[in-house]
Amino acid sequence: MKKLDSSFKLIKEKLHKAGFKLTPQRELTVEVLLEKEKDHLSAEEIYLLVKAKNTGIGLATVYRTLEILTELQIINKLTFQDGIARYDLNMGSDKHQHHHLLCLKCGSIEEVKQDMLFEIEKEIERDYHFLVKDHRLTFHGICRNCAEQDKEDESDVNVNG
Amino acid sequence: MKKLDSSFKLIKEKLHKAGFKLTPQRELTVEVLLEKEKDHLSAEEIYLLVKAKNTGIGLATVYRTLEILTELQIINKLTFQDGIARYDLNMGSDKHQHHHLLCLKCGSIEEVKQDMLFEIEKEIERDYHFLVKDHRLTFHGICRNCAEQDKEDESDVNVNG
DNA sequence: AAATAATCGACACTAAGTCTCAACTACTAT
DNA sequence: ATAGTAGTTGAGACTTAGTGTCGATTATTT
Ligand SMILES: [Zn+2]
Ligand SMILES: [Zn+2]
Ligand SMILES: [Zn+2]
Ligand SMILES: [Zn+2]
Repeated sequence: MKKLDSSFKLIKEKLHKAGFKLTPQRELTVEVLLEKEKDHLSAEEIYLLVKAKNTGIGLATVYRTLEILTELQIINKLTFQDGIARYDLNMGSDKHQHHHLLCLKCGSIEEVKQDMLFEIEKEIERDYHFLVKDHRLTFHGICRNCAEQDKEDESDVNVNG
Repeated sequence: MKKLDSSFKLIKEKLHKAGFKLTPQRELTVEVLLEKEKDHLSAEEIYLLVKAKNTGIGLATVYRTLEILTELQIINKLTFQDGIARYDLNMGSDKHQHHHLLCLKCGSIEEVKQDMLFEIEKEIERDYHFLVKDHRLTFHGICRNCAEQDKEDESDVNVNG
């Protein structure tokens, strides 16, 4: 896995440059985050995945590591409506967080890679004198799968009723 | 206050139509929400404000009332990065939640009334087959006050150093 | 005014996240 | 390589937002 390796090295470098030690616990946490890049894991989930890898790790250590990685902008902390913090690798060189599609039926989280907020941010800075550093944009709605499921259920009702 | 009165009546009507009883606790909670329309109160804050009004109210009742009001789309539940739920009256006739400017320095929350996401939502529906029902958009950055404060501090340093 | 189904409030409980502190370890400099 | 040290770890106590329980209460209907 070429890409993961180079990301891994980059992250380790960032940690080192910021004066943090490269402990096995931190390496394993980053490893998990890289492996589950597509997911949006909670601290608890990361904790279990690291523990499953081989040795143990303390939950507090996971929280501390995630805090550091967030400070260094290696990951982004996201909070959807359930109030549980989830973490998202900040891979790309984009300075801004990508968007999310949160399905109200099944709870799935899909990513929207395009930013598309550039014009809006300019308006905000002009009209509100607010210096935008980042954003969080989540669309609430019905995902493709659930919409298709709904359609099936509907035709079932029509057939049977 | 004409506007508050008519909003109050509208909300009470909505509750009644949905089959909920109009208890004094619910009325007081709505009253507080209307009075603090500009704020983004947590359940705890609402609880204290209702209690301060006259009689007591249970915290659980506040949570239950807020849940009902959210279901009926009279209020919107918001979760910023601290993970605490905050509630926002859904006054206007806009079907979509307005946006927020969250200051990273002082924690203030400002509102952005314009929507501006119409085009983006159309793109999302087309490209991702995701049926958008609502959204949450928060810009993280530095508010006007804090930016001015920063400038002052900076010139102080220049003068003194 | 009585019947009743909804609602209330006190309090127990759950769970995400933080704090504490003694033990430990990655790095630095000899 | 070794020792010194500052940073880090993990267990568990703690905090706190939010939920669940249940007997007592009350808004509404008739
Ligand atoms: Zn879905
Ligand atoms: Zn994401
Ligand atoms: Zn500010
Ligand atoms: Zn608002």
